[in-house]
Amino acid sequence: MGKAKKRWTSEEEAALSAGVYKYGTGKWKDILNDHQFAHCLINRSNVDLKDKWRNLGCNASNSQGSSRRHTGSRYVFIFQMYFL
Amino acid sequence: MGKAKKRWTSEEEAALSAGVYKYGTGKWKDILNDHQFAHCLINRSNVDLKDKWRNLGCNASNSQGSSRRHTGSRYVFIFQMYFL
DNA sequence: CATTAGGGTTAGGGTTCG
DNA sequence: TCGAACCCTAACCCTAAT
Repeated sequence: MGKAKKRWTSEEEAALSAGVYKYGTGKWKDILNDHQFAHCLINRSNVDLKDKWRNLGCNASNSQGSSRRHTGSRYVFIFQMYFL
Repeated sequence: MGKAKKRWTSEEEAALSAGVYKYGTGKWKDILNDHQFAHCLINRSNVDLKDKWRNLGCNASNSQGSSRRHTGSRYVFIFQMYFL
C-alpha cells in the first residue's frame, strides 16, 4: 500500500516544464528547491518530477520512432509565463 | 545530466573483488592502476569502485536534502499541448 | 593537486491501482 | 486491461577532509 495516487494538474505540469526549461532535465531537486516552482510542486518529490517527465514523453529531441501514441485527436495549448 | 547508467558486469565485479582482496578496501586507485584489473575496469573511476563496493556489501541508509538558489530577470512563455 | 568517505540525487526497471 | 503514478535501489554526483 503506497501513497494514494494524485493526478498531476496542468499547473504542476507547466511548473515542471518551466523548471526543465530553466535547469535542464535531470535537475529535479534544483527545480523543487526553486521558489519559483516550489509552491506549485509542494506535494511532489524529485522522483515524482522525474517520473512525470518520463511519462509525459518529453524527451526534447526524440520525436520519431512512432513509440508515442495518443488516442485522442483534439488538443489544447496551455500557456504560462515564468521569470527566469 | 550525468553519465548514462552502465550496469556492472560480472567480470567487473570479479575484478573489483579481486582487487580488494589484493590491496584491501579504500585502495581504489591502486586497484585501477593494477594492470591485472585495469583492462576490465577501463570504464570505471576510483569513485565508481568505491560506490560499487559499498552497495555490494555493507548496506547503509540515507535521505536528506540540500538547497540551491537562483535569481534572474528574464522570462519565458511555457507552452504545453494536451491531447483530449 | 590527487584521492577517499560518506551523504545526497538521479535513472531506469518494476509495481500498483484507478 | 492499460497506463499514469508510485516504488526500489544501483549507479552516479558533490565535496569536506586529508
